[in-house]
Amino acid sequence: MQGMSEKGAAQGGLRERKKRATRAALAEAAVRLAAEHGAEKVTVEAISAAAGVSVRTFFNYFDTRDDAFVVIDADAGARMRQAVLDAPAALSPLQALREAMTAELAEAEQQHELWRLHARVLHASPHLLVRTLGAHMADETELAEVIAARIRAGGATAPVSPPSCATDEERRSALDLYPRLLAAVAGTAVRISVEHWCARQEEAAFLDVFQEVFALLAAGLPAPPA
Amino acid sequence: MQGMSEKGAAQGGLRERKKRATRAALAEAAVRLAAEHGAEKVTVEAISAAAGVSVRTFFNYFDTRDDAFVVIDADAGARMRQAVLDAPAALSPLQALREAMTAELAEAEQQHELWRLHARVLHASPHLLVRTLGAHMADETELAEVIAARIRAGGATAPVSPPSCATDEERRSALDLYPRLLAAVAGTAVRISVEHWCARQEEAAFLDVFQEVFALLAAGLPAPPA
DNA sequence: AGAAAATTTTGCAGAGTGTGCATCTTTGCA
DNA sequence: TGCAAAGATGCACACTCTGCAAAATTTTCT
Repeated sequence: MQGMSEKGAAQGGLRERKKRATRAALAEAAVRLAAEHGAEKVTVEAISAAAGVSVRTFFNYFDTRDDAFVVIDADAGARMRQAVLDAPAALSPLQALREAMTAELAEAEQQHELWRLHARVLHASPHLLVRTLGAHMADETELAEVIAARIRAGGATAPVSPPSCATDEERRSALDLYPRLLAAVAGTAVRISVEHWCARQEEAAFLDVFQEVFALLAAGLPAPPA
Repeated sequence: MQGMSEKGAAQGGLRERKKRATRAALAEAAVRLAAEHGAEKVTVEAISAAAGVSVRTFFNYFDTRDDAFVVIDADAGARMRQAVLDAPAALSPLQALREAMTAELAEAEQQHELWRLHARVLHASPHLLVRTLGAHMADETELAEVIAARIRAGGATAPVSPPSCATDEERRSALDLYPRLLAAVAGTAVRISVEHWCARQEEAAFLDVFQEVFALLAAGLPAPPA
């Protein structure tokens, strides 16, 4: 359990593969049923039946009924962390994150239809949107660690020193704070981009919205002209 | 619902007051019981009994058992929106938010003990931390609207034009995007400040962490020195 | 291949959550 | 004081979720 497995992307072992398949089947069944009948009307029994397993087994995979509606792609987080590590050293942390997230969003485009249904479900019950949010937050800590590693490895360093860091003490503290803040803010950036784009779909390409958001962040959120 | 009432802070009407009292009693009972016995072991029945109402009444106030652990102060959001509106016009949106949030955090200091218990409960079950997060997100939209109003009213305007806004179309779109982004990022800032401060309590005063976070945001999240 | 070991699936019983509905009590108001 | 509106409560019932032990399946070892 510690040497070579690491439960990464495409893993050998019939057992592992079956478990992944079952989980995916349950999640997909849940989303499809919820998109059609409304999330509240979908019982665990219906989801289990659609995925061809017993109710009890459902609860072996998800702690809660709602969890089935929340996680579409269980290892998206891992892929993104890898992308952050692989980003060119010349990029600032913020830029590296932007690139990694852009790639991941392109990946989601593959499953286009399912994500669309997912979005509809979440829109219909804000309750679930909240849970989804939370799930992303869970990845945040790990992402922060990757960012910290990248910085220690000596990614692009600030041309000017960050503000208000007098003592060594403060500098160390900030170094610990920064990755967490960046990871959290970047996650927020994705969320707002998606929300804004969903709200006014026809008006702008998603990537433009996404770039605009990161531009605003990089500029320090300056007040827009009235 | 639009003239004078606005469900603000101290409201007349015995009915309103009683409902507030009941809700507060339930929330407080829930947090205290959870702090003592662990959130998972606290039944709705126990909470209701501690608050002196029936189980059925509990569900008149909260949709879910977990909701009782989540919202300590139901109208903190409304107070903060007011504070943003009341902030000096000379402040940038980001600065105005910082001030409003500082004030609100000071307010929370009054209920010190309860918040401390709340923090312990959330720490013990990340599950609930997630829900709390979501609850804050619910306020976000309304906060964004207040920010938008403030900008329209002509708060401090950018000395230099924001990046990459060629057409009028894009400028309008950005004007809609900006408040949402700012509200979301500010919320994230508070969360990270609290988390970081909780993680290393003794090392720094909370307000210092908070100021540092906003300084980083205002500087555009520059890469720290390796 | 065949048997033992490890792991997963499943059914069942039971505690707890959450909702609709009818009824009773309290509050607001003339 | 008395009526109308709103809240609280009890009850029945569907659904969620957990612990446990038996059955089924995969992996490993010979």
